[in-house]
Amino acid sequence: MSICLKPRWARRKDARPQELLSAALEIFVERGYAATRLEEVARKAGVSKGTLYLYFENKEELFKAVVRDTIVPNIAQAEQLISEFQGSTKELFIELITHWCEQISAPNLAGICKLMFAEASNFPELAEFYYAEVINRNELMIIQLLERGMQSGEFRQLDLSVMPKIVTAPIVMLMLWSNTFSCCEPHAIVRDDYVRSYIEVILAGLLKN
Amino acid sequence: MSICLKPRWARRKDARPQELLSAALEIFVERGYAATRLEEVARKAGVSKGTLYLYFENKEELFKAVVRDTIVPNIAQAEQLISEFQGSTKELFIELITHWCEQISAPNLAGICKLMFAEASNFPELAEFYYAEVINRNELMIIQLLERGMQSGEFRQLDLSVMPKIVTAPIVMLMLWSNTFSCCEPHAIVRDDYVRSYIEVILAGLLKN
Amino acid sequence: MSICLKPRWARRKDARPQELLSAALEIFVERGYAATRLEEVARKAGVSKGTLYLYFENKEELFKAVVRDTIVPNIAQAEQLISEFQGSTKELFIELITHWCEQISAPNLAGICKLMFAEASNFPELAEFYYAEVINRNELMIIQLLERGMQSGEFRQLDLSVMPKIVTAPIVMLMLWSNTFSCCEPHAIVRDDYVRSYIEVILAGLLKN
Amino acid sequence: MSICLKPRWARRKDARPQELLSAALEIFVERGYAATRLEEVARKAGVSKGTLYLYFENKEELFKAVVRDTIVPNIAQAEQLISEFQGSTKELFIELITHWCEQISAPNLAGICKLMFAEASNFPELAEFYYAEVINRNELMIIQLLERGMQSGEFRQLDLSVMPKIVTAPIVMLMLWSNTFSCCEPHAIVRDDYVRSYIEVILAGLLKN
DNA sequence: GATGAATGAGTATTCATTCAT
DNA sequence: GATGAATGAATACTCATTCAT
Repeated sequence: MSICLKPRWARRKDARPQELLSAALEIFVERGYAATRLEEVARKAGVSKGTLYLYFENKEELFKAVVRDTIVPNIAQAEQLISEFQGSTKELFIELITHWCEQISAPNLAGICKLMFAEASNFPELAEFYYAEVINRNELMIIQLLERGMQSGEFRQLDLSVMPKIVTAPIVMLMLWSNTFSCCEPHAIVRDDYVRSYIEVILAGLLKN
Repeated sequence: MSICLKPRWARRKDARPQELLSAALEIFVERGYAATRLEEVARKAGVSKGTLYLYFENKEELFKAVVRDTIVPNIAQAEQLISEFQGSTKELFIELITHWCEQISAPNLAGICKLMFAEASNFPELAEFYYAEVINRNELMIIQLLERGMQSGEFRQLDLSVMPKIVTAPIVMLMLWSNTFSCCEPHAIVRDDYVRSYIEVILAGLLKN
Repeated sequence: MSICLKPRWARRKDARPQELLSAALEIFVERGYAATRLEEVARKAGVSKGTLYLYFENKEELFKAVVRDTIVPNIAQAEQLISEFQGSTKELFIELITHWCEQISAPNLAGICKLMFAEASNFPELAEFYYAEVINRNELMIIQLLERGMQSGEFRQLDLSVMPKIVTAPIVMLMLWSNTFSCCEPHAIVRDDYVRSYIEVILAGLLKN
Repeated sequence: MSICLKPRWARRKDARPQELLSAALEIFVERGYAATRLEEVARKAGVSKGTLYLYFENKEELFKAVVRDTIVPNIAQAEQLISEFQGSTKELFIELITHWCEQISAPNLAGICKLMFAEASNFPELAEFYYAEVINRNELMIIQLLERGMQSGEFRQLDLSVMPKIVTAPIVMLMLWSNTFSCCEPHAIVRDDYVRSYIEVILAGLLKN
């Protein structure tokens, strides 16, 4: 039984950055980087403008922290699924997509994704980071998956230089969608229908015959 | 042999709006709305800051004009292809995608697409417009295509509430990609490979068997 | 029977400055100097912006021209009335005020007066001019009038260092009023009533007994 | 003995708006609304441009605040003098004018008066406010005074639709004068002489016989 | 640690003025 | 003479950042 020795305000202090990051994430996603006012972030987090600067050097660093902080805990999870999975590649594919789409439901990942697409050209360094840590790792995973399927004879012959992007696209679009045009649509996308149809069609496209 | 009676600056005047829109498109796409400085737009178009205001009331109107101006001429083209096409739906699909991807090669459409995803939440009115005129019309086209395929017995049974987005996603991602992370990648996407693989896999997924 | 030898456009050319001055006067009075846009002046006069500069060096010179041009023709008129008048000073006073108030009815003089009060501190040179040519000459006239009345025994003893302003004030206010708060008032001032009461009371105040 | 617990900048904060209003009043009166640069106002108040915007939403609101702030504390004062006064109406008149002219000596009221005459047509809403709160109330007071005099038999029969403006005019002109042409004059107006002569002549004009 | 008043660099926008036609 | 497209200096206003308390 562990005892927390810190007084409450000290614990609060530790928690502060996370509250700030959450508030910032939400507003960055909604407004974009440039249109985000730090005062609004501070207000949403329930602190004063100055307090932000106790934790983040400036707006850009806050932005980077938001991106890194949201991504990092989600990166490593799926990778081992692939390496450890025992069943057919078809089952693995279903497992993987399902897992991914559950993650997405938390608005964070989808929000960051949209944010990165919008701001990549303004933050090349961050774009590199995001590309390396998220996009590239994701594609490598998909490549592993596809290779596994081809070697087992389940999948047809596939061009691995482009297939990861093609296969991934519908899921990425689903993430982008919720933060952009969803409000324009008469009927919201039913996520489960979307995922089911996606799996069905893509699998049919990947499998031999 | 026609003689142009207009003085040079009058000819200039006719061309100006288009020059400004081109310059603006490029910078809006690169930087996003908020980070775009009108002075830079003006400089790129080879005019002074004030000249912009002779043609566009303000930054927001310039932005809207850029979007409308790029979209409108491209809207109506593919719709009749579908209604008039005689061959199999499979052939129609190939035709349609090929046509679309040729359009994309002009950086305009892809740029606007990226721009709209980035700024939709800041310009709801424009987002509505883009949704209605581009996204929705596109989806309706795809729905027509899929229905045609299902009725002819070529395509399997498909959930039309989600399939358009799924089928469209890889092409949209291709558009977004060129304006975001393409610079991070070791090897540029080979467009033809991408499209060929896309058609191959998606068609295999849509067709019966 | 005089024949005009000038072609019409030449006559028009001569007339142009007057049209410009009229347009400018009206807008200067309504908006004030700074808020007056030369484009609006030009439009009101039915010419292009550039044309203004053919006749007036710049905005300030236009303003000065408006003031001088409106004032000059009205200055010299009343002065000789005083020197030539034969009747009682009381009658002269009535004559003078009546004459003045008729002049005012043309909106020009009243407009300029309001304009000068508003802009005097921004155009010291013009203020000097207006003071010397209008205000001072007016006061000198009033002084003559009052002296005449005192010498003839009609008027009581009066302090000539302040009486001109006091006596003049209600008429000046009448001029200012029509260009400022008249629109706020439930009932417009009936000019004749105003003048009649003014003459009655002021005369009663000036005359002996 | 009270102790001020506020930190210095907090005390500053309380005083700021008043400092800014004073600085603004002075410059607005001198230059007019449009020609007033907010940076100059800020400099005169010893703060930076941005600070202005902590206290006033924009230039127009600052202007309105200046007007309201200067007027409001001065409105209600004289009204009760009339209702409570016991002596003759002649004495009341003298009392009232004297009181008014003392108020004027503070440059504020005179400045605002001049400002309102100059800018009324640009700020209709503010003109309404000024008309209702200052001009109209003043006239109603004068009307009360004149009625009192007529009822007591001291004053002659007077046309109350115009007399307030006529009676008031010399005092209003005195206010306007100090902010416009006073610098052009060889001899400054001696205020006491002006007021004495004014009272003498106007009273003689109002009283019977 | 936290605050929020103050700052001033940066941008959108206006408008007097110029000048090629 | 007349035009109106183009210019760019000038100014209102915003907002990231600082720092005294």
